[in-house]
Amino acid sequence: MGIAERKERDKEELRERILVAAKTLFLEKGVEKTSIRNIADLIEYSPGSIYHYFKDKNEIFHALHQGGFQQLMSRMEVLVAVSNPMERLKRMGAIYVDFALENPDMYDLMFIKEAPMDHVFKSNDEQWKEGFGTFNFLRTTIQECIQAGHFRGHEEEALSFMVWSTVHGMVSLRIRRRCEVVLAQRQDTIVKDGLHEFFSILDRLSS
Amino acid sequence: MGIAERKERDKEELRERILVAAKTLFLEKGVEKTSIRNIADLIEYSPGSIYHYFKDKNEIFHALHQGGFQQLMSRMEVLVAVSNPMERLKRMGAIYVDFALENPDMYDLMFIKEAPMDHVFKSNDEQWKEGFGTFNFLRTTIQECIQAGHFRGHEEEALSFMVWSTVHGMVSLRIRRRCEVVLAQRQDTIVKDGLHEFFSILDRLSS
DNA sequence: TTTTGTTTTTAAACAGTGTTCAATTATTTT
DNA sequence: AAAATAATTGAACACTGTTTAAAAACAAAA
Repeated sequence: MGIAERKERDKEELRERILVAAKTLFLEKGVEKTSIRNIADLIEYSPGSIYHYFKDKNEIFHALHQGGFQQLMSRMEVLVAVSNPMERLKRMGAIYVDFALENPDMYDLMFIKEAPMDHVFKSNDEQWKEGFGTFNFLRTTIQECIQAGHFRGHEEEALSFMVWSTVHGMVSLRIRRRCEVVLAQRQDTIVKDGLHEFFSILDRLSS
Repeated sequence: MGIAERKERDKEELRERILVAAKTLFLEKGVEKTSIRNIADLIEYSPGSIYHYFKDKNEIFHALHQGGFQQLMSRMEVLVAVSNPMERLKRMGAIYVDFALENPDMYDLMFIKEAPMDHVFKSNDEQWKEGFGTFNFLRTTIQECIQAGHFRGHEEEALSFMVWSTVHGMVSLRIRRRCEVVLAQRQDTIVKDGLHEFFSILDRLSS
């Protein structure tokens, strides 16, 4: 019965087209300012038909949300080759910041937007574990740093959170345009500069 | 002509009532989910009349935004009595975090929401300098720390940004509900724990 | 090939949104 | 009391997310 399969593929294809259109508009105008009608217009279907493929607007957001974590995780994969945990930690920070600055709207979707966090946790979905995955990777790395004698006197969980917060803080202040308070001539590089300040602090803590 | 003055006062009073109603609803349901009609209902006026006192919804947001900075600044005032700059820096962090956790929605309004940043900067208003004021205060404190021999090898502007980012990152991850990835039993205290990790890092950098 | 059954798609409707504006009401000045 | 000014209203406009009954499209069965 190849027909059923073809229909399945067709359906999957339209679903994908909706997702692509939604992503385009979300990243262009933001989630709130993108309407179902906008998405429907772009793929040349009626607004109602979108509800055949997604329960509601949140489910579309959710699907894209997952895609973002997969992207970030795939960037992190090169780190398995870095055996020195301190080196790995710093490279992780650099990858994280690069990802955020290169995909600000996707980062916004993943870590700043408030929209459907309920939904994300209620649906015990497999993919969201990718979200946990990223933090677990950070925790494990810091664990290894501690085992290697770094961060003496510090505690794994809280330190991991603080490290994450530092990079998240920098990129999210940039993305949400709060960097206007720093010196005008420094605004373009302040995130990278801040990251290097952080790195040199980490280096000092190695001993 | 006491009448003109009384009219002015009346007008100012209704303006204030709109602001109070808007704040109540914004902090209760969020900015997006609060409608002009909701605000009008609460003060028992028609929706249209609100536009006699504010250009649009953003201008209401903006007015509240300013109020938030004044609040935060007034909390910071006690710090002028702290002469040791390192001590002052840490206390600043604690005040900042406390303010954010006690007024999460106002903090959200001030530092996370994207809404009307254009407006904030275009209108070269006096009050927004309070926003600069907070960061200037941080910069000055770190300047003093450096002059006192701390943070050797670090650079004022970038370090200030990084310090701000760390506290902002922690509270904004909490406010936007991204702390679910940390250990369940730690979630309630993770921000304060993270802050103390940060403090002990700062202490180490004192030498 | 025609009929049946299922899936996909649509247009219209509902209740909500921010905002504008002509008309009404209230208040002050002449 | 009449005129002028200011404040307030309610209806309207063009949107929004979502639901739903009807229509169209299409595969399988007769």
